[in-house]
Amino acid sequence: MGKDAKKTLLVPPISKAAPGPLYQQIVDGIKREVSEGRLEPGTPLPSFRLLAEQLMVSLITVKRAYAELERDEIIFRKQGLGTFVSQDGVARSRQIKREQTEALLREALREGYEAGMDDKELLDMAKRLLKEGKE
Amino acid sequence: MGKDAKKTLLVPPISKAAPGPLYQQIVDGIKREVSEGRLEPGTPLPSFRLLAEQLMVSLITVKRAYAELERDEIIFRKQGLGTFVSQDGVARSRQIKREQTEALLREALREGYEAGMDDKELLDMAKRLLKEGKE
Amino acid sequence: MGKDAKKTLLVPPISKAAPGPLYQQIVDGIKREVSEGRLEPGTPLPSFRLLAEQLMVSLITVKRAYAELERDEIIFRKQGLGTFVSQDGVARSRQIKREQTEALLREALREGYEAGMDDKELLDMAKRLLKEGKE
Amino acid sequence: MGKDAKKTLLVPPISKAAPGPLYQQIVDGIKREVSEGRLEPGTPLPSFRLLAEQLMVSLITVKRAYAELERDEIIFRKQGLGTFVSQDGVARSRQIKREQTEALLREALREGYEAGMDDKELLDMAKRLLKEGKE
DNA sequence: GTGGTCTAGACCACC
DNA sequence: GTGGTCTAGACCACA
Repeated sequence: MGKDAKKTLLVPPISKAAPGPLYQQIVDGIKREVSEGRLEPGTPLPSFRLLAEQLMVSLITVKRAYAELERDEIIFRKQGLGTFVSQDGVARSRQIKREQTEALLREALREGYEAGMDDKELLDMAKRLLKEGKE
Repeated sequence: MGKDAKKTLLVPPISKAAPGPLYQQIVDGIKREVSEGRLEPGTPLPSFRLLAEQLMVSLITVKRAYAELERDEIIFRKQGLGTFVSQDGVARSRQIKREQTEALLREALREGYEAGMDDKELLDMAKRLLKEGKE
Repeated sequence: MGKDAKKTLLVPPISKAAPGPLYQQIVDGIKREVSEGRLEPGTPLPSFRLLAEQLMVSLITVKRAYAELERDEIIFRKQGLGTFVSQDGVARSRQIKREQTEALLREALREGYEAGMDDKELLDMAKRLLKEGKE
Repeated sequence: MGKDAKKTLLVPPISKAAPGPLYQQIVDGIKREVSEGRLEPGTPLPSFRLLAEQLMVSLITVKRAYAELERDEIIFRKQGLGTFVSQDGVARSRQIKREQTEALLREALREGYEAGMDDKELLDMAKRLLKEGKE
């Protein structure tokens, strides 16, 4: 088995053309995997080197992403063993996402008011987007 | 009455401590003024030099902000005459804000789903925020 | 009869919101009037002051426009008498416009080539625009 | 081989003597390269610093040109990575050129009418210029 | 190394 | 006086 054998990706792919820093895309991708239960507590994450190779990014970029996830206590590192999803990683990532949801919603509604929309229009737009997202 | 008497600001103040580029704050502030009808079509905006002095930022920063507003066709500039709110500036700024509202809402709802929230929870959160905003 | 009585405008109106320098708009407007025969050779043009008042622009702006027209020999000034359309003003203004037509056409065709259009497409576009202009 | 060896220019040269802003020449040059397929989507453009050195203009001037190209979505910039031709950059630049063609054509025909030319004369002039361009 | 923002000034065209 | 272009530099975030 050669060094370029196909491997299952434990984290979502990223795009260099996408807006925003690469490390943020990695952070968001892992948070999403954890939050939606595809990465369970205790699961080991790929090593810096492996992930950097899979995503075709610099090692330092992966390090920065893992550092941010560790800061948010979604993952933890055990010296010499590797990196793992923390016990309450699911809860924490969901909580962070919930707070983010509220912040974005607040911002969206403020913009809507400034665009001259009223409460009903805003709620209708939200309902429409919810329905669209289902299709 | 001294030379540093209070003058009416035609644009909102900005904060160097706030996150995000200074020029963006100027852009957003003027868009808001136009969108909410406090700056009507044809109204002259303060010159680069005057606004830079009032906001205590570099002339260049104001230039950049005005350039972005002109690109969005919210204002137009005439050499030797000054800068003015364009004829359909209100409509354009409202349209831009409306699109921004939809984009933010979409992003918020996606985050909410990823946090495990269902449609009802999301709409309830939106309703709560709308009520809070009124107080 | 008061000083603000209605007068027939001998030159087309201008717009401060239109792109390009004000003096250029005046120049173009008068060239068009002469070229199309509405201002005949020998006709006196309004004085600086009168035209400046009618167009609501600075006197210096009108002076500059007249200077450019005189340079092109479309009008001539007689000390103490006023400004008049020159004898061969029609021919000259038509010639200038004809040269301008060729220059613009050349530029348009070059852009079209760079956009990947071929000769037929370009001629078809020209024919379409000619027909549209008639309606 | 010295340090000032010839390098292949990825963008067309500019001229300080030419009319119009320098940054516009850079913009037009790159748009042309993209439109005609010499710069393909995904291709990295030279960095600000390199291009400024090659063209012998200020770094700021190149920045401004790139900013305008990004606004037209012909290129995109990623911090730390560089500047690239966007995925639909070819289509966008062609579309922009096509619109420019129509605008110039419209203006040319209007000038022609004002010069007293009829449809046939205008089309003949266009055909003549097309033939000349071929030689 | 890359791009992103901000600053300080020059000179010119236009009104 | 106005805006339009060009220059010269600083400091920061990202890879």
